[in-house]
Amino acid sequence: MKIKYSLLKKEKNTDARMGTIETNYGTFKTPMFMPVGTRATVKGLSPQELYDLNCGIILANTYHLWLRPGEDLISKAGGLHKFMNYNGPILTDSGGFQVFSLARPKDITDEGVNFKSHIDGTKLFLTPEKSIEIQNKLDSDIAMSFDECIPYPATYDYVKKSVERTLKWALRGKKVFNNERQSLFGIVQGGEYEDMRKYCALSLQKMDFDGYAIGGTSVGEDKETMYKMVQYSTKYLPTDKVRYLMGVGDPIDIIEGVIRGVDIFDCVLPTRLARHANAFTKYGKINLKNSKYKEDFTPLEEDCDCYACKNFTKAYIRHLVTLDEMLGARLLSIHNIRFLTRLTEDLRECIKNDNILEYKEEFVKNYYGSASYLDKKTTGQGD
RNA sequence: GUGGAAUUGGUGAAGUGGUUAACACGCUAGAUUGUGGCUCUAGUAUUCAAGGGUUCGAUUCCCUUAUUCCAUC
Repeated sequence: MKIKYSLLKKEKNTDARMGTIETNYGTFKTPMFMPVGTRATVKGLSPQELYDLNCGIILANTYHLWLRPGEDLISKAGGLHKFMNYNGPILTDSGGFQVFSLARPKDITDEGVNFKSHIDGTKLFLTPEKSIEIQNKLDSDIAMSFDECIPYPATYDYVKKSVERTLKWALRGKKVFNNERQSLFGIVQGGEYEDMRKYCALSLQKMDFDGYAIGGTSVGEDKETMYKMVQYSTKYLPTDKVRYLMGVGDPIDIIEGVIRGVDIFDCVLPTRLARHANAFTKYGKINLKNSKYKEDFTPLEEDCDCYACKNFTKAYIRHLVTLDEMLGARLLSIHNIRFLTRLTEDLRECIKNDNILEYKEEFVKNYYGSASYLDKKTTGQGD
């Protein structure tokens, strides 16, 4: 069956909303954070550990699995769920973002994208049809349309041309889409221009997708611009379908996204930060390599319920990360993902209680101190 | 006891009679947003064992002391 989104409640003062998504592999609540498992594994974590994090759904990547081990092998294994023995919902990204980071503008044509494999330099050609075909075989619960992620800044003319292309690609993908158990999302592009976001969102709706994503954010714009892009997109999306903000996972960005009506998020940040010895905390990001934690025998966060916080001290985790021991990255991944899923749990509670703005204010005060965050730039390089 | 060699940062070390002492590791910080998994960026010896001398100028030459290593009785 296709996924089914149910809107349960809207927050009084903002566009925030809570709901549920039913899938063939269980139902989960939204807003939700989705960890990234590019190569059919959330780096370092077992399926059981993922269930324990209460993350609801995970993301895997079409581009990477296409190259290795290949969609046919995964299909032979019985699909992505069986292959990786993960019995929760899985969303697959289309490869559009990889193209964004691997291809040059001149390699993108209306037909598809020419680019070189990041593994061995082999010339590759990816089209909307191919992306969907691969995703159909991977048999994820949600497949994404193949889109063009627009760089920032981009001229209005380029954005207009690119949005037209993304729309054509969305339609072409939808035409060849062939998997009863799978849902397909369209992706709203349009850069920072409201009329483009609107045009893209409305055009996609005419094609009638099972859900809608917001793409092209977190590509080098400042946070204020990013929030506008989100606003300009959710504003024109239907309330009875899921909204997914792609690639966003900075805690404050999740809060701002939820306030603008986003339901799900994905991001490599919690796991990448973990591999680089960083942990999210209520009082901001900390670097466990810092010498000040050498003799700190308290958990990462006193009130966190994750396996890392319940069992280990900062001093021990610092010891692990300074020696590059695998367990260090694992424990920090567990904590960081749990930090974000706890954040979404808090946000769902706020939506119930209509106090999300107060929550945000308190969060910002703790996380950033008195510093403002609106002028912070996103990094803008994709991988 | 005698003869020889050496002594450069936390470590391994390069180097030169003349402005800021190479490089590597370590260490100290920072970065990281639809993941190219151990990455990237920056900082880290006002000083060359200690003292004295030669010289316009010495970490580089000379002397003394200390320490280490090798050979020999």
